[in-house]
Amino acid sequence: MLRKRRSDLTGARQLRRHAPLFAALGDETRLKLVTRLCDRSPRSISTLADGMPITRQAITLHLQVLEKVGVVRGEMSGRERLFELNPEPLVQARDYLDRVSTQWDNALARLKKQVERPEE
Amino acid sequence: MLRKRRSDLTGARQLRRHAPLFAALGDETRLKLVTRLCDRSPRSISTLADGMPITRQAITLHLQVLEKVGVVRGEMSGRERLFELNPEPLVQARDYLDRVSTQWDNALARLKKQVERPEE
DNA sequence: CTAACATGCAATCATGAGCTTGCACATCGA
DNA sequence: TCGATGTGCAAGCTCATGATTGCATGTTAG
Repeated sequence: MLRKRRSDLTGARQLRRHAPLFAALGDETRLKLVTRLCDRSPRSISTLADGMPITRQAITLHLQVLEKVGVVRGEMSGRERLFELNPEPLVQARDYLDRVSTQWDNALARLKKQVERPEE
Repeated sequence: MLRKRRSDLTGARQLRRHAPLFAALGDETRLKLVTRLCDRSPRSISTLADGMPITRQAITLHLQVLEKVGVVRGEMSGRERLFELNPEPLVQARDYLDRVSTQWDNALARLKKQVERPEE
């Protein structure tokens, strides 16, 4: 039976891939922007900045951060720039966290087994 | 039929709860520490710092960040402080990302429905 | 007891993140 | 055409973060 390639969580490639994404999500303002775009209606920067306690330029910077990690995509439409969500990186992040939890659970299973049959 | 309480992703409480966690994970070093602790074997600070390109004190700071958001728990054992993983916050973060994706998918469904029956 | 080890605490430093203000430029609407 | 609107760019400011060094303290092993 072919063994599926082990998903190595500690691999440097994994870390370099996921850390920036988590960093991008690690800000209340940006997290709010993400959740605001969940309804699939693209919004302009000004619209997104509306109601926020900070400047439009600050929002622009936050959107750039989100765009850099692919969570958000912006496209010019006339004089305004419409941003829409791209959930794919979020799904990848979710899967990553899932694998960590799974590894945690598997470790428990191995531990139990070892306790039952210590000589193995 | 009773409607389950809507999970409001944009709620300020949600953001304040999850943003610090994502921020804590948004660092390669800290992410590495988390994955190293996945095998359920508690490790001391020096052990965790071993092989890392930075100082032990720096590792201590990173562990404090992780401990603050509950991903990691440290307990003194003799002269060394053993850290172990606590996957619960990670699971919550995973669920949060899951809800975002779900909301994205639901929005598509609603959109389709609206196209089919625009008068509703 | 004593030397090696593990950690904690404090001072310090560099860098980057997050915001702001000010201005220039393009675009839409009346 | 002209004013209002939506953006972009750049300079600058403040403060938190990440990291270091140096030293003090507690603990273990021999």
